[in-house]
Amino acid sequence: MIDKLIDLISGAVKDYTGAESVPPFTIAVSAGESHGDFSTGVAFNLAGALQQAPYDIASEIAQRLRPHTDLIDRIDVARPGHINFFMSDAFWQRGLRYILERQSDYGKNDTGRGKSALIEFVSANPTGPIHVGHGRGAVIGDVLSRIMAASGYSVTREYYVNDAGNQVLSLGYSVLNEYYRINDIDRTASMPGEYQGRYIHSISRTLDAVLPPAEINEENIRSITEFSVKSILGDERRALPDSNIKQVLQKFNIAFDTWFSEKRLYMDGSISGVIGELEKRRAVKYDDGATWFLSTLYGDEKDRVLRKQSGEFTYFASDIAYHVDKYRRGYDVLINIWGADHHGYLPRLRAALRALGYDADRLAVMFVQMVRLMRGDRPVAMSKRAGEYVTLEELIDEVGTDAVRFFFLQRSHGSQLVFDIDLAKRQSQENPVYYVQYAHARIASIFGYALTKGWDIDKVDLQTGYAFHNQEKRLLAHCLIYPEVIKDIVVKREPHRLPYYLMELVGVLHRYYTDTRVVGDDRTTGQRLLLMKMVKIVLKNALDMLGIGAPEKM
RNA sequence: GUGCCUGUAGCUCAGUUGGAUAGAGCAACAGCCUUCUAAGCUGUGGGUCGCGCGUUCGAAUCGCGCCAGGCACACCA
Repeated sequence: MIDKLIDLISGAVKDYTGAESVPPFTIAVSAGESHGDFSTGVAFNLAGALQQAPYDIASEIAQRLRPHTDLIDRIDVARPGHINFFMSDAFWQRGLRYILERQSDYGKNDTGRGKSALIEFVSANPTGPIHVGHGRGAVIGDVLSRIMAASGYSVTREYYVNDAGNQVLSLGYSVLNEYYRINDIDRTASMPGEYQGRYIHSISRTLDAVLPPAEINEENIRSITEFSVKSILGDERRALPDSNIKQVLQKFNIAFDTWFSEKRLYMDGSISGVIGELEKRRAVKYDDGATWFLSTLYGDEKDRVLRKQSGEFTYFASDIAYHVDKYRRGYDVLINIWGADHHGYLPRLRAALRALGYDADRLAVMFVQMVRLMRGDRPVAMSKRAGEYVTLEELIDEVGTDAVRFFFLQRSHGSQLVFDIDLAKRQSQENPVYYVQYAHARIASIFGYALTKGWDIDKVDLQTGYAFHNQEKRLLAHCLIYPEVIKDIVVKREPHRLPYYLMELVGVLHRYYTDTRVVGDDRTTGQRLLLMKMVKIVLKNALDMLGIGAPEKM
């Protein structure tokens, strides 16, 4: 419906400018009644190019819109150049019907039709439980995936498993040493292992599931390491009950399509392959017994090691191979969601991709800023090595999946966020998410009551000739703008806009509920029930996008 | 030192391809349930949009310079 309005405006703009294309502009629900139902600032966007006052441009556009008035009652031009639309009852009727007919499809669009997208997120090292910071990236990636899928993209959600290299080896040693300790075996492995915590203890206690006690020693460190990784990921049958990653993500309402193993890149020769390719392209040097990528030739500030003196590949080398693999799989859109602490890493990855002849601009990286955990006034020390940190699982067990997701989504990913655990726990019943969910439950409750009065929401028909009052137009306007919000989130890659949209919509709903009786007067009950149904559809669809429940009862 | 992110109400944060009186939640205060869920609604107080200069008809938004906080600057991942 709003796209009709957008088309009308675009037509009028073309009519006036004589140009083929129209600069991007937005339609917004107006700030107040005097500003009409919807507004656009398209004249401001044109002012620069046309070298005219926005107000004059707006007037010209409005003139050319006036003939198309079956959907619009009145068009106002307001200084300094806003165009305000007062919509007709016919528009509202058609809008209501439009949403009711589409139901769970309402809000979907086809801007990504025919395009595929790979979204890589979380990718936490399988050396310990995932923590709160991972949770933030997890929700942002998940919601972006949902919204892009609803926009027609064929979306693949991928988790890159760093199951190779020194850190997982260190995990294996940590487990082995713990095994020695709890069994009073007087041996020390050649490496101490840097991980501690309850989960190390738990894994060591189940080691005998893979190896007979006599073989639990350093000679089998590879098996021990592999078992430890599987336990943490959740791939082992006897996976940790208290911290396996897949289980926690499931609890957090997040699912992945693919789990990409770094180890695989070692096994199948991909890493040597890309290094060979870089050599061919003369982007490699040998120095100090190591193999270097000449990344300075491609915009990085210093050259980077691909293969260490020891003969091992660096993480960077395998990561190049991983991203080459992504490109070869042929996605139209590649999105990585990384912790902000990795931002300095991007230039070298882009350099490598460019050196290999790939279009590095096709890879978009969203940097999610840190979560600072507080307990009241006290910052919570986050020491992964010491095993002293709040896991994502602990947080969602105490605060609830819906609330944690909503809280993480309310902030733009570029801002650090302070998460006060005490506050989140204490306010678990007054969290903003309940404000939104309550609206959904309230509407469900109205329908229940209506049924007792003989109104079955599934059997109410749309009437023509019902004149919506102002608050109802506000409800309609907010519901009708929803598809634009979804499109906007995809374009800007800013999922946090959706919670804000919901807060606004729900505010209008709660006020309407307080002021207007839905079930009562025979002349109005039917239409008002349909309005409630419309809002419920939008709430449900938007909450689905957020991966948050839409309860019928609270 | 260099690069990236951030600085908006007491707190946590929206708002930045420049535009209508700068917003929300929480916290504070005062009201609203014989009527569809009060997890709600209404009202009040609360702001030098870090500071300065500049560009502009117009700046929280753009440019430059400061100040403050976070993160990153490995043959770790």
